[in-house]
Amino acid sequence: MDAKGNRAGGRGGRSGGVPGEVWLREPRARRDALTLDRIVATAVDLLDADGVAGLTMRRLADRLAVAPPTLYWHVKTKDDVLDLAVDAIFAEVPVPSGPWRDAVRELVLAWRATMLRHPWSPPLLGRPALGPNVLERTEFLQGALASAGFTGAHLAAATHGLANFVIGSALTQSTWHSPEALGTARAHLRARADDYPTLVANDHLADQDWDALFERGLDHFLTGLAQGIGSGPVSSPP
Amino acid sequence: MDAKGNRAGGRGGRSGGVPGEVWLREPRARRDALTLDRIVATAVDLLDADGVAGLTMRRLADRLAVAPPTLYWHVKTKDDVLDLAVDAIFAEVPVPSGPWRDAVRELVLAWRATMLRHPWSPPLLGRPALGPNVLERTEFLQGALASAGFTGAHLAAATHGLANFVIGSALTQSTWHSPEALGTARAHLRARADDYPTLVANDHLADQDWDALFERGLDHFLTGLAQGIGSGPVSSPP
DNA sequence: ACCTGAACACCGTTCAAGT
DNA sequence: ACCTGAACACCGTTCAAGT
Repeated sequence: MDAKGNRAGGRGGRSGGVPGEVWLREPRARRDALTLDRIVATAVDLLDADGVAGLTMRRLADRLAVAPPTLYWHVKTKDDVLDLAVDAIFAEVPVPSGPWRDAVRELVLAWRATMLRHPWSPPLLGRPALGPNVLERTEFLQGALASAGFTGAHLAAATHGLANFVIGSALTQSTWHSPEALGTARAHLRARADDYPTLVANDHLADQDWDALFERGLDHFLTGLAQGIGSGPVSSPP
Repeated sequence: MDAKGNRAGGRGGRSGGVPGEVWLREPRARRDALTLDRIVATAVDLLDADGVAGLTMRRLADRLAVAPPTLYWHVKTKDDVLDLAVDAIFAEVPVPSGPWRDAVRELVLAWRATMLRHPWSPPLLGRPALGPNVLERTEFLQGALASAGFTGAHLAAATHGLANFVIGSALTQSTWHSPEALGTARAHLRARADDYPTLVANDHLADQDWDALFERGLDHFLTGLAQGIGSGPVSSPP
């Protein structure tokens, strides 16, 4: 994969024979315009391939066949690129419909799946995420919970709680994505069975079914939530 | 705060008058030995002051009055320093005692408080955390849950679920720590009330009591958990 | 065993200059 | 309006060399 000189492939060389050929070419600006969308899409590719460490303004520019400073006309800083990349992948999360508990489950599961497809993303949620895709899904989540009867502080606790639960889950799971990391971690634990009897007895970092584990935890949470609807000091005043 | 030349303050200059003074000084190696502990403690200081971006091997070396390459005798890579720093702050989390639900609540709340005191830490949990302090607290958490009657997949779901919930919560809360970030975010939302009616109506990113919000969510989760003890396919076989 | 100077191969970003 | 070359002020890390 050559990163340079793929500028549309016709600028001089063997294509120069036809007279008047200029008019047959679209104007360059249309052909390979450097748009924000292209920048973000390429950034996501780079992140998927090599993680956060792999995204470099210089590498990004190279992949786009452009000089590094050019990026700064379209973007203010590298952090901008990261923020845009995060919002971009949220477009992959379908917004569901149906009864609240199913819809919430569906949204949350798809949300998690998307983050796991892009393992670089969970830590990046430690930055303000206010892109349209993120907000649209948050709006839906809170809307579903509100329609379920949550109000006030209960609603806020449910919304943030669910979001935090997915994010935290994706963060730790993406940590243990590689089997070898899990393997050495387990060995480390087993070698210290005296210090960590419970963890070892229950094979804490086993190569388990993380999906099922998450769904189980989610269901516990939803159950606790459903039980809390309408109770408490906020939504049921005297 | 001068970062250089604080090597014990007596090497030349006004202290050279006393004859035989060499013998009164402790050997240099004892006085300001560069230990792993000092490196990690200084790293935590740097992280607390300026965040992850503020921790640089060169700045760290400077603060320790040492040449940058020296650090690489004590540490293999910068990531080592980060991993050690994360484990170091977990020492601040007291390991509680008492009935399981209270103990779990206590641990989880202290855990969260510590992360919020060191806002750089939540994103770093996206790396394998196997230090003794982290493991000791995880062992305690799982032990408390096991003593409460959780077994098998329920136990794993409870342990990971709680950990993920705290981590996720600390991650997002540390994002919105600064009032100005919250302020502009709210303004951004309010300006788009048509797109995000629920979020705006419920003042999603209000400057709320995050502690109370977290405890509410935690209680929902614990309620859901307590209800799940002993049920399900794993812990109650036919 | 512990520490250093010099150097390598990178970074993000600015800025005057080009078209 | 959009792109570039050259440069600035940094990085993490290696390595031969010092004590």
